[in-house]
Amino acid sequence: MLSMNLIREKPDFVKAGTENKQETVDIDQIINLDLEQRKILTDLNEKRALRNKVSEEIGLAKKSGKDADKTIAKMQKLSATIKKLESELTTLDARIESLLLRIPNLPHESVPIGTGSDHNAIIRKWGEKSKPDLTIKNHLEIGEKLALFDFKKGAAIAGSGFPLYTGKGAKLERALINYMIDFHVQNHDYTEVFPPFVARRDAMLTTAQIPKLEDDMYQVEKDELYLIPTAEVPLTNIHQNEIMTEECLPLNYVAYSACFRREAGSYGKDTHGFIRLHQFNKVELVKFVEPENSYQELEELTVQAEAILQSLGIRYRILSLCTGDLSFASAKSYDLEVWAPGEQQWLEVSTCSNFESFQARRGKIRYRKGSDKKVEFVHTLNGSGVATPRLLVALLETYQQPDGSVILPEPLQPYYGADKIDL
RNA sequence: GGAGGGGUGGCAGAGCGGUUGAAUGCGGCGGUCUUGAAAACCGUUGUCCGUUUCGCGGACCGGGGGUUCGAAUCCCUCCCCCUCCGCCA
Repeated sequence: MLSMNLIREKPDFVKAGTENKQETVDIDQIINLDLEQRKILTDLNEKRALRNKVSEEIGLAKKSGKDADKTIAKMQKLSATIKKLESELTTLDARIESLLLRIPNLPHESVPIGTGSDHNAIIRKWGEKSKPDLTIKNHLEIGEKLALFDFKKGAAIAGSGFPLYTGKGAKLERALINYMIDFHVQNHDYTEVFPPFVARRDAMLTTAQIPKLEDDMYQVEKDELYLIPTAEVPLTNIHQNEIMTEECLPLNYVAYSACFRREAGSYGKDTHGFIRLHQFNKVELVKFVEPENSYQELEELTVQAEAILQSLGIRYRILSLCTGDLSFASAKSYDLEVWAPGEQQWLEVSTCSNFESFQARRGKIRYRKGSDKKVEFVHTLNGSGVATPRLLVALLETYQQPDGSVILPEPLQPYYGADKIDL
């Protein structure tokens, strides 16, 4: 959410930013509603001030045994007017709020301007390009031979997009999750948490899954809960409605969660195997930081997510997302894409984002700053560290051997309990 | 699922229709005292909003609604926490 002040003072700046994000928002409508809202509020405040004053007088009069019936009759009229104004104000506030929730965060000045993924900027690459090899297999062929997963059975249980990991595949998945959590806790000063996998509407509003992405989520209607599409939701909401002290920042959390996404409208688009799923596993990093540090923290967060890939020897590249490809809530994001030699394509395994105060404002996540202890919104950031399915694709395809086995990178071996996945 | 008890400022904890935005204690900040510190004492200390911005006013005591001239206080509803019973990995 943007501050109403910013919209009031720099409407053209806000318009330009939302347009660059390929969102259409009626800023003028909000400004008009805001003007109307303040007019009513001023009027209402004056009437309430009068009521407060007279009510006090009535109290005093009654105490001293005087008759106040006439004054009370007058106040009944005023009270009715106040009630009417209050209800108008409530309606207006709700309309403004609902419009504000639909304004995207504005892109940071360093974000490349563009309309879609073609305009993303490649920031850096890591790892060696492998030699062209006609015998190279994709992850489905490798996995089938090693019996790592069974998509047919998964589909029979829950539908397509819900994978069943079997035997060594299940163990490898577990190994990856444990390895990544330990990695971030040991090397990057994160606090581990294990969050709920469902969340309330309010929590989804904080992180901005609602209203824009509501249809992308699974909903448990009976209990008014949503299945989380990412651990970002519970992690960010750990501090909702809080005023923290300056000393406790920055706060870093790491968590594993299953992630659930309906992926409505994306059928048929890169959906085979592990490329796009309705349920997948992810290790997520979330930071709460002071505003002046947030862009430096974004760089660090990205480096921390990269470190996982380097430690596993997976080739990757980093993109700075252009304005049009940035998510609704993000001011700046880096995508980490791993190279899958079997698929012959780059696969996104992480997006590291700075949301500035956008989520903090929605979730009222604040802190007391400086010597005057002024209350300010924190900046929130998050990034995957990383999602397992596409990492698994890259891992299997990168480390496949001619005999069909897969050698595991060294750091993963103790977690898996062997140095290779054998037939 | 059934029966009770609660949700008040950074924390603890009073208030249960009329100078109560809220006693008191702890914590925080400023000061006195001290070589310095502690102790003691004095002062100060919530958030948000409007405005004619060294000022004035309004809202907020879990969320929402209602009663009333007036609500932290009464009523309704939702959420959360605790205790007991039941069920359960």
